Amino acid sequence: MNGEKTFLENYSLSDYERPSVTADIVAFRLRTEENDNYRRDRKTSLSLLLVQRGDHPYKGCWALPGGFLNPGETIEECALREVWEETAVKPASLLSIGLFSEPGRDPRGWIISNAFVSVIGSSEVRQSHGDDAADAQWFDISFEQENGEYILLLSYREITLRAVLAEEKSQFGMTSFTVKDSGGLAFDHAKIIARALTALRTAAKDFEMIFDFLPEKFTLTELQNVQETVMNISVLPANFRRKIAGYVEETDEYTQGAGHRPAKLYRRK
Amino acid sequence: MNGEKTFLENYSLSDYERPSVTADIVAFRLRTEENDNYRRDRKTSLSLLLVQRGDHPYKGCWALPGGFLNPGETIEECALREVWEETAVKPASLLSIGLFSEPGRDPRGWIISNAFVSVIGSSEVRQSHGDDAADAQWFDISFEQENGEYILLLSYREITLRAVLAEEKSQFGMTSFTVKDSGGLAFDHAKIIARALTALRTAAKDFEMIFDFLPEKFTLTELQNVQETVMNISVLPANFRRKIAGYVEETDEYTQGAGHRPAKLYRRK
DNA sequence: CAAATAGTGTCTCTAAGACAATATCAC
DNA sequence: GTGATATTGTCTTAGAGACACTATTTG
Repeated sequence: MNGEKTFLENYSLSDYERPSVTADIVAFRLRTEENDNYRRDRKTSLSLLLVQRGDHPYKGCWALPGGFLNPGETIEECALREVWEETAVKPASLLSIGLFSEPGRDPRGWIISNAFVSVIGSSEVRQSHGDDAADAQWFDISFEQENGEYILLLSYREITLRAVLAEEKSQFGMTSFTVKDSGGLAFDHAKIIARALTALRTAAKDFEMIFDFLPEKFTLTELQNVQETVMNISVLPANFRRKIAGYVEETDEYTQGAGHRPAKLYRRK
Repeated sequence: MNGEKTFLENYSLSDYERPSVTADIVAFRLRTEENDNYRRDRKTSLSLLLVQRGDHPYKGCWALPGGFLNPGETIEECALREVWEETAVKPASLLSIGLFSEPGRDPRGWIISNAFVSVIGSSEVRQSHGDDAADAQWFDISFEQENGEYILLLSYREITLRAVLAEEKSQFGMTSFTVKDSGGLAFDHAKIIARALTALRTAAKDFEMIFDFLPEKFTLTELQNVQETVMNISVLPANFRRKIAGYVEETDEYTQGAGHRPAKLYRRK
């Protein structure tokens, strides 16, 4: 139709002011703790990737990795690209946790951000990849309710960030928080991390995303440990195995030389 | 700190190309069907608000209501404003169903859209409010799986739109679809509607959002009917009442003059 | 055998689904 | 009483949680 062609040729979006759009990444990973007794299973803790800002604003503060959306890519592609630049890993799955668009959230101007949860397999991480990752570090994370408030603790060596939040509203696994104390985190990233963690825990309850923490083949005890670490709970092995049975399939391989009974390796179904 | 002040004064985002950002609304409502027997309960059907486009592109096609994000407002405020402009209703709740950013989704240029599910109470709708609503109509909606494909049917009087989609991936209640046939719907709106409906049905399963279809006080049968209509299922009254008990509280009022036993009115807890 | 993890059997309790029965209004 | 919806009782079954027990490896 000629009318449409003419219309589009003369159409201009330039009259409207437009925001910059970014994708921010909340990348989770399991960290394996040291162990003196080789026969005993190693404990794990949940960690999260932060980068130290080299420029204003929030110079020197720790922030979530992220970057601007480019023309010709989807926001998911942008997020994948950012994860790749920071960790050299192509994550198995990305979970969008919403668009953060509060005016004034970024002192540089009108910048809105779609945040994503990303899970990085323990075995896949290579430290300090490329330029971007120079100041990137995995922080141990703890997030617990304490008489009405939520305390978010992030620690890496001697550095400890402590943010305080309050629950605003919750629908499904998506909970909104308000930040009472950012604890030194840049922008509104404390709020984003809090929502990301609740979303991850909700997902883990139904065995979503927990497989992405592990290699292709794993033992059921390893898988159970992932769920327990992520959700900060403890479940009985017999019950876990019953519930997970429908989501995994056996291989004919076993673990070896662990100093105790070998475990059958499973694969995601 | 002076360095930061200087930095921000000289900072410019103008080097980067920026997208226009919109909020699109998938507004649901229950439509009450006609009835000859006043003693029999009226059946309801799920309907969805579409507006007929007056301009290119997709001139004459039906589309979701939506509008551009303005500086100084959040995307949620933008969505609320759009719902208000179309229906003169302030919805009780908005559910974000993600950012749609596929390049080329809008022939006018780089336009990305955060879509929201909105529920409009049956009693609250006032037809043709303001200028925007001149071409707005509530379409009856049906969405069912048919040998591997999903058929989305939208009908208003003699108009019927029939879109065909395929499931791409699903995590939680958030399912992505690909559009095989848009059925005459504008832009990627068939895809947005499909995701919105699966999100609404997932929500309704846990009694989320179903209260918003009804006035403040309602009977349990009315509430059950909402869930059944939205999810296109049928449940036994005894079982529904047991499950809903924790989410509602009694009032001391009853329905009157319905031609049968009065029902106690309840309120959301 | 000791230490450690791997894996199974089963009891109890709760919640969901199916179905039957009773209650109360307008006419 | 008839026709309609409102409301409750209970049987059965599936699943979650708790707990006790057995199995297999290395040193």
